[in-house]
Amino acid sequence: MIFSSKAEYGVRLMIELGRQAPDHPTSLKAIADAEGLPLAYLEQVVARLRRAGLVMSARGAHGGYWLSRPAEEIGMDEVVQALEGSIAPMECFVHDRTERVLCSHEPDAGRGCATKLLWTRVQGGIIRSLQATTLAELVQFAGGPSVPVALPVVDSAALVASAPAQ
Amino acid sequence: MIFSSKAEYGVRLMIELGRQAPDHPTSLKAIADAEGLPLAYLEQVVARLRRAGLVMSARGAHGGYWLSRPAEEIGMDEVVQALEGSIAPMECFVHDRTERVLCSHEPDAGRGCATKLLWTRVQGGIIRSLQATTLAELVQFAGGPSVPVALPVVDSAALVASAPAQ
DNA sequence: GCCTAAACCGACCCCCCTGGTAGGATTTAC
DNA sequence: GTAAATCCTACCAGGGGGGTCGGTTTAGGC
Repeated sequence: MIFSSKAEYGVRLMIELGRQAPDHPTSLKAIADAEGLPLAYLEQVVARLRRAGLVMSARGAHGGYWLSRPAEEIGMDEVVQALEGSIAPMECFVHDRTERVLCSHEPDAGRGCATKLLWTRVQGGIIRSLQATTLAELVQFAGGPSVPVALPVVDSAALVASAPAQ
Repeated sequence: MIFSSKAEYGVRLMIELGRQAPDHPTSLKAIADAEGLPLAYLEQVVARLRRAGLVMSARGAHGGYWLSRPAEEIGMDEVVQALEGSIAPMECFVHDRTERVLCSHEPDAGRGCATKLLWTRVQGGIIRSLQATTLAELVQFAGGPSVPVALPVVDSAALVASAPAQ
């Protein structure tokens, strides 16, 4: 199995948020009920999305979560990366911020690390297919906005100002 | 981490076999020594490759393994699939031979399973990048065929060093 | 005909991570 | 002030990854 259930749950959570009007928060409980997922566990999942700046939250009664950007501007690579930590096909793909790649076995001077070539290609394939999919696409596929609650339509002008969201 | 170390070890093993002359078998021990991998574990790994028909073996003294096809004809998708069992991005991607996909959560009639769309794309991306790479390519990258192998000559000096074990 | 090198096989084992729970503290609308 | 919600930390059980061990067969070489 390539991705953990955190990714599955997190993506479903994002889709649910994408189906809601962007201006009023949706409680986790509503999502947990709708998707049949354990609430307490969802808390951990959504925390990652929040720390990554993909969703915003309001505490207190009638609080909840909403997308920090319109679904059209959210690439699934961001979502999965936030949920899974990093998208690395193999252990030795742990970067330390720089581009250095720590390879488990000896970096034999003479010959290159052939497996690295392979895993690099795989990683590229994964990331490209994730990038090519936006959250909006999945929301649409899932049946579009849940109810015509309010316009999911966001004026194009407002889009650019996506808050950096520490 | 997407692939287990079985994939890493198995690919390296295949590359080692690709570097050898195809007509005389290479012992696992030679590969284990060359790559610094545990022999007993490699046995399990190579068993998968054998069952998948990617390598052939000869038992007994001077036995060993060799590629059952030229490296140019071996796609890395076959190799990884043999080692990992199946290349499924998510739990619900367990086919039962037919094309039916068992999806963990309710197959809601109205709307499609949106995450399935995403994982299908990811799976496609992975498999395509694996298919696009042949074992021969990796062998070449690793420095081509190893030295015109100094025959399995009984070199007394070298042997003594590793002799007295157990 | 031994002896030894190898492939083969199956059982076992440890540790870490995933998946999930429990219980609380804090914030906010009414 | 109370209820609804986010937030946070600790904890835990199970399973699978990553091996190890011991033994059985097969085949060359002397």
